[in-house]
Amino acid sequence: MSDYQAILQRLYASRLLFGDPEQRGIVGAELATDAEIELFRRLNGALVRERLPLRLFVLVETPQLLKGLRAPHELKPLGGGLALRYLAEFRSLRALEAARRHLRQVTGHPSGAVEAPYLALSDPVEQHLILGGATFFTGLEFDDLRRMQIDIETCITPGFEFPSAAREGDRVAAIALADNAGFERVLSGRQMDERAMLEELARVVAERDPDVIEGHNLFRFDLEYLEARARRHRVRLALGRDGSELRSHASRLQVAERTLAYRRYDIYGRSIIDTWILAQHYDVASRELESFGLKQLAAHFGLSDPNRVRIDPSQVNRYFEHEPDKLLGYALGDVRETGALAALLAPTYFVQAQIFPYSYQNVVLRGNATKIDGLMLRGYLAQDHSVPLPNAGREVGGGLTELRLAGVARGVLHCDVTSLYPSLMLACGYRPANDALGIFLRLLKDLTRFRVEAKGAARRLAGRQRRHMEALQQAFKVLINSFYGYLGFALGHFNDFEAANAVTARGRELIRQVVDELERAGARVIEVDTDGIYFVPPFAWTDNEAVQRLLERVSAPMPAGVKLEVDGRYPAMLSYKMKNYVLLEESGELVVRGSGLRSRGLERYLRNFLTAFFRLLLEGNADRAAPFYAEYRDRLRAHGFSIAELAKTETLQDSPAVYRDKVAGRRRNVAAAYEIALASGRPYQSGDQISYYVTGRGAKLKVSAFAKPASKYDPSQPDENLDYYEAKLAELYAKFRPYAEHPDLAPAETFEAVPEKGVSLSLDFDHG
DNA sequence: ACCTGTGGCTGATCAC
DNA sequence: GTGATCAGCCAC
Repeated sequence: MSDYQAILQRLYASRLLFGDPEQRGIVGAELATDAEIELFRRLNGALVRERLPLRLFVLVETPQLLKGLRAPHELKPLGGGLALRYLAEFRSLRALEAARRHLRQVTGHPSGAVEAPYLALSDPVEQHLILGGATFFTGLEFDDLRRMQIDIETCITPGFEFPSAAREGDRVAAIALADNAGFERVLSGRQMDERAMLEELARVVAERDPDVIEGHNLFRFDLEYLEARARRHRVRLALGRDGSELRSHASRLQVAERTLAYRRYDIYGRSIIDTWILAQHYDVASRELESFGLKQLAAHFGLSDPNRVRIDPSQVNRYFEHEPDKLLGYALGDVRETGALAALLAPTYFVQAQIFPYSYQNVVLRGNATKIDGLMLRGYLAQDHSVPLPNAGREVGGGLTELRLAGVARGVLHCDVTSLYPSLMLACGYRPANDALGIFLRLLKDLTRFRVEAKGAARRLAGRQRRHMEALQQAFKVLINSFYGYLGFALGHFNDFEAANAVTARGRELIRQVVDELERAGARVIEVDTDGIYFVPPFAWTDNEAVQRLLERVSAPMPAGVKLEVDGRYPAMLSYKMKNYVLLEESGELVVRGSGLRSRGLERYLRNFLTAFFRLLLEGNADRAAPFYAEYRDRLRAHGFSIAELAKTETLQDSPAVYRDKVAGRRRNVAAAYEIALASGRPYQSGDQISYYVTGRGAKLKVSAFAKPASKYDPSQPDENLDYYEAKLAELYAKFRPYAEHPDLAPAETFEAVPEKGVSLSLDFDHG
């Protein structure tokens, strides 16, 4: 047996992690009737349908809670004596819903409330998967899925700027379709009326019968638009594998600090994957994406077809009338890029779907801690063991952060404790106190071991097998890192804030020891953040043997299994503030970190100025900083920057309507991006980005009153506020000039900014 | 209906 | 003017 197959076999054998290995090939699971679940399986390439009795459940503290419930159910006591010690199983959705209503009434708590003395999961498919142990995609590879990509282009009623499916004169101009079996087709609005296009769309989907439908912004645009147009024409948009229509409901998605409101769509028997959402998730980890448009993403990931048809997307009407073929080619380019983007970003979720008791679609839409909770539940119920209720939340301390020295450093090393929190949890046995079966740490241990195996195999293998191992490795990494977060997850049934606090406290103690040891050895410690330390060694930074000796000395008191390593060496570093610094790599590449230095909210001309300034500094050309600043300022005054460089791009956290309510209720201040969104009349949603620039005169003004959309800028009549933009540049320069003038590391206070002489913030600035 | 966490920096705005 | 607060973004 090959290395590859051996690893897969071991993975699937881990029931705790991958569920029941016998239930193979599931690519869809839906409620077929009130009492039946329909499974769609891909077995040797063919699609097989099968209906099974539905298995639903609630967990309760006492049988009394279900007393008087008339709906048929089977009550089973669970062992172990934890809070939720009775399982009531239902064979129909109607019965489950009756139980849910009953429990809400009896306890006064809705299901999902932390205080509720019962557990009733909202998704019936999830319940069935938890009880039965099946997961999606067992035995399949990503490329075994039949994946179809969809993209629509729309015409706008003349006189309007933005599409709206609600307007009579708006319409679908083109629908592009492609799949991973080589199929491509573009439906043209010139050759078909809109009704015929919608009908043909449904026909093609039924014929190609994809397991997965992929699209960029499917949830927030294409599906909503198609649904509205279908309603207008009274066409049934029968995309489901049972001939059913699209279903939808309002939902929310948490991506890091952002809560995105969106309309969730479901198609019977198929998964919907929105590459816009995949990109949002990707960016949480990487923080490297400038924008979330399909074209920009494709370019970022090197997936663009150089021969793809390019058009100005605001001119769809014109192409539709005069160059329809160009529009079709453009739409085709879009679906090709969507397919490539999904092939890059989706495989890690494919692996997650093999692990968690959630559908492929839900695995993308739900948070990692929730998914781990599903894993814990499945493990406990498989052994008929009772389950605890979540503990009430309390404050948990975080990582140690400290800025010890600021300024320019030469010959810097970065050392870090590999996987600090997971390593500590494994090494010191930090785990949920109520995890009677010991599943939590076993899962963490298995994942860690499997990750090492998959990583090694990825290095040895090639092509499809390598990509598969890489996806496994990636997915395992994300999960491993979520285990600590689960301890402090308010809704996790096995959460344990004491344990979470113990992990971080031990982490702080450990890194503190390392810092002290480094300084005792004569190193100059620059910055500490959670699990890593930047420092200048007391010997030549290129002396690898000395580095090794130092590391051994410093790691001596650490628990077995916790490893300290040097993971970066830098000829130069600018230490600015905590979590804000610049590194010059040996390759000459510049790495800028921190919200103060590289925030998307920072105008691009300022970011570019900073980058160039930092390069001068770190490459030993600080004397050229002042002339560079003067040159840059002159260029600004001569309108030498495009509006894209001056504009600020912000992401709307709330919808404009919510913003308006908050401002009216004095619960927040006015902000430029929202004012523009409101003024535009376009239906902006939370998560949308707005680019604007500042007009008017004088540097001190209410930005929100003088903000204008970047798209409205007319280069022939430049109206950007040069006073404002020059003052921002001057302030920035004043902030960083001390670093150019001070050649070495020093306490942070050394670098207090002194405003540059001659920069006026007054209202009557001379326009040259 | 949905939800992994803490720590830190900055710009815009408003109350004082 | 100054400080407080909020929102947004980012490091880990």
